[in-house]
Amino acid sequence: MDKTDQISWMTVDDEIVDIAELGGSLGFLLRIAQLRAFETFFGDMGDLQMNPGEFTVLWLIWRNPGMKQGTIARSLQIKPAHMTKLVDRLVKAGLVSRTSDSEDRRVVRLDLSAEGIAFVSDRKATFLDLHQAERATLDDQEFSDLTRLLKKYIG
Amino acid sequence: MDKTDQISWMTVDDEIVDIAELGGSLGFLLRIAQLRAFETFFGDMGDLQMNPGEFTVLWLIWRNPGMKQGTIARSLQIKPAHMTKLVDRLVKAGLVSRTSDSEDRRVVRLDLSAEGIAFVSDRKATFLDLHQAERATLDDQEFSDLTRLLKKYIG
DNA sequence: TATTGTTATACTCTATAACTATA
DNA sequence: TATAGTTATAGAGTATAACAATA
Repeated sequence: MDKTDQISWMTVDDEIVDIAELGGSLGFLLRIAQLRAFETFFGDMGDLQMNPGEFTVLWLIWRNPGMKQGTIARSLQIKPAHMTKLVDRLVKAGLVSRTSDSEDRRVVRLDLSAEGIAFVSDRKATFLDLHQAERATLDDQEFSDLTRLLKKYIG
Repeated sequence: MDKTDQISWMTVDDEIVDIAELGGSLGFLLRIAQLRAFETFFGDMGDLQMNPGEFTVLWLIWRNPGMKQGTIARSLQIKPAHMTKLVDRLVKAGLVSRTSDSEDRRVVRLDLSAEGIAFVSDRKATFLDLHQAERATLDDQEFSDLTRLLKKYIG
């Protein structure tokens, strides 16, 4: 990669911070980019009383009714212990129900309650608009390239 | 963006999870990408006894000796309360020293100790190699495009 | 024996507010 | 009054291990 297209400093308030090779660090850029995406999420969906992780779990249950708790967790790389507490909160909020699988009674299956379905349906448009808001600084081609490259990186 | 280049499902173990519009969500892709970058960091730098955030702070102090604690914190979007504890750990590890500014005694300036300089210098090559490892699934042009687009998105 | 999910513990990160010492 | 940093508290994310129920 050409050195010249690396950021090598940032301006913070009136001070110049030399970040040197950090500007070519994917980890660093991804962290800052994710903070930006979180700001956009809370800007648009701030009235949810819900964080992006919880909303994403709700979204996946909506799209995959009766999916195993463990499968949802692995698809989002959420650890089992954390998933238990996250689902506890969604159940407590009346949005999700747990059912133990009749064939394999170790398995917990997740579904949205009527309130959960209404909750996601009501916010679907805002959530999709959010994806437009995420693109504020990018044109269509750039956004398409960025998501394509991220998917390739993720593998 | 063309619908056809969105991911709409993932395979987790042997199950297919429909993620639908989530495949076009920058927030979702950034989260997964950052987890991937963390894995690479700990794969290469796992012997550090240090997380990416701490190493990044160390790196910035190395590049900006005597920088104000608050400026480093703001440049990485670390909150003051968290920064205090993070720097506490680095000081306790003998890598960083705090000095109060002689002109404005509210200000804390940060420097690396001799051990801190040795620590970063010894790991510089590994850290830069890490940036190569981050590119495993991308060719040079793709990596260059990805970092450029992330920078543009970050603004 | 291995797997699914829960419980428990500990530490980090985040968010907020109150506090100190300076300016 | 405002600012730089600290302390305190609480919630959320992460990591690990031990555990119960089931396969």
